[in-house]
Amino acid sequence: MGKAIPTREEDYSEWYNELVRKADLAEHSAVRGCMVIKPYGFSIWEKMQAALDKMFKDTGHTNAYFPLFIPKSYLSKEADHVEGFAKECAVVTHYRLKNDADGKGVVVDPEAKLEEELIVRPTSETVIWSTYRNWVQSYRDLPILVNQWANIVRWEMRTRMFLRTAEFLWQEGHTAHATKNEAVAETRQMLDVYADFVENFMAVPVIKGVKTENERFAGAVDTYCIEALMQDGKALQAGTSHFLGQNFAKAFDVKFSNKEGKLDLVWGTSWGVSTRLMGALIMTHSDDDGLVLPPKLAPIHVVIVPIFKKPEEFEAISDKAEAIKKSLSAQGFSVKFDNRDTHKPGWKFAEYELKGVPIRIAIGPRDLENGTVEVARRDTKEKQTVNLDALDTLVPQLLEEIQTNLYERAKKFREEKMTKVDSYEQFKEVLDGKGGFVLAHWDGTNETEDRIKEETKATIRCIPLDNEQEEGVCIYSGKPSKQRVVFARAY
RNA sequence: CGGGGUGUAGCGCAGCCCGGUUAGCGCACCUGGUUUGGGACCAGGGGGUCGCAGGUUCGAAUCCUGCCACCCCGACCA
Repeated sequence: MGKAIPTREEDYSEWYNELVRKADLAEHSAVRGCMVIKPYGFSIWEKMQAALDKMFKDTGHTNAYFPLFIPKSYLSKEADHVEGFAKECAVVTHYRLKNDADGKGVVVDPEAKLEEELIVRPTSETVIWSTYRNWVQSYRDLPILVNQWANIVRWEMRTRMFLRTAEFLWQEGHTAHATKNEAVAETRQMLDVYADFVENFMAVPVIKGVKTENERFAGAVDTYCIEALMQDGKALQAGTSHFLGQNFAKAFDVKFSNKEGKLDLVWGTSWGVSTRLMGALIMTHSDDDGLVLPPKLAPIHVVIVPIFKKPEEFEAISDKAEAIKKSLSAQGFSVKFDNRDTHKPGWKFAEYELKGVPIRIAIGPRDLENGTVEVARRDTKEKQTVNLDALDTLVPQLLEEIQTNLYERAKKFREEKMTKVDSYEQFKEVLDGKGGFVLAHWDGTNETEDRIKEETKATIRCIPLDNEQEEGVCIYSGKPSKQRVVFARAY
């Protein structure tokens, strides 16, 4: 965008909004708290969906679809769950409109009040477990390994494109198992799938960990998560995987006969990632010139921009460009030849940089003469002039390099923003200064966590899996602690 | 729901304090021409219920009252 990434928090927000709009990803809708995902933005989401969906299927899951509406009574069956979501539910109370008697347009027909209100799903555990009750009788019916791609509604007070909108798109997996071990293994497996996707496709490094009781999903026994660090120093929860224990089985009476012929409650998991990942992608890799997309998720891998004066030149360039496009497409790459004569080359360069296209190939009269092209990579902005026939090997190699470089760059940034602190003073100083993840000892109590949150706005993002054990004292209470946990201010 | 801010052409804004021709600028758009290796230039042109409603006034984008919408910061959350 030609505008430096701001360091002040408010400015970063505005910069982010502008980028989302200018890169043609999404825009605010006139509908309260909602967002319109534009075709270019959606095509990135589709790439994410495709990759994730394949990973789910490779781990034995299948897709299904459950209702958008949840009868109010379902939601209240699991006590913690309803408490966690009650404050942000959209509720359907009527099913009909009518013309106003005073001619003031259309009004809700009071006659058409629903017997039982319907909740627009904020998540689907309740509808799904009420369905699973009918699906499970015997251990032979287990496990159920189902995923659904859906939209959900959470009536958040304050919204932010991709990170928190009233309606958003996501994927939610809901599985049912005969044993605790199997369910825990599933929970951990899906966390690994998420980490794998986010790191290898999105090129965003994450910390895998488990949430504290305070931050746990409403109704879960354990919530595992992946936490990423954004370039403004704030943390973003990129995905969660919950071990539900037998909580939902109990609430919805989902029992099965085990091999010994005894009735037992089913063990459950649920896991999800959302269009929030788009926000993570944007806030991890973007630079002063706009979006930077990792090749594995870029809707367009290579854009070819012709530079010409005369029609004959355009003809000759077109031939070359089409040949390149054909050859690279055959390798499975998505190539766009922007042959519009309504925009000048410089304009196109800026445009595709803004949209994050990983590789740009420019062909002009000079190249026609020399049999060369100019290849520019988006991540480093480096340009090189190469022979035409080198492209078939150079492009795949470059795309791989960009993918790796983006990950390494983000990881280096994150490492620099991980700080071990041993006093509360230092803790606050780091939060207000360089930001990022702060590793500190914590006494393990909710009270301490709450107080720290209240005083500093920092929360415990997670307790990392395979965390190093280390004797120490809580930075807040001074009580003994056996390990450091990850604190940060978060989105 | 609290605090701050903004609503004027598709986008970004000036004008408002101190009321007064026909409401202006940049980008974008249309026409013609010259251009094309990093967001071209010249000339001409089109596009406005000044967020909405009411009030004050001979006269309101400008002053007053009420309402609405959006943005940013908090509380809530993925």
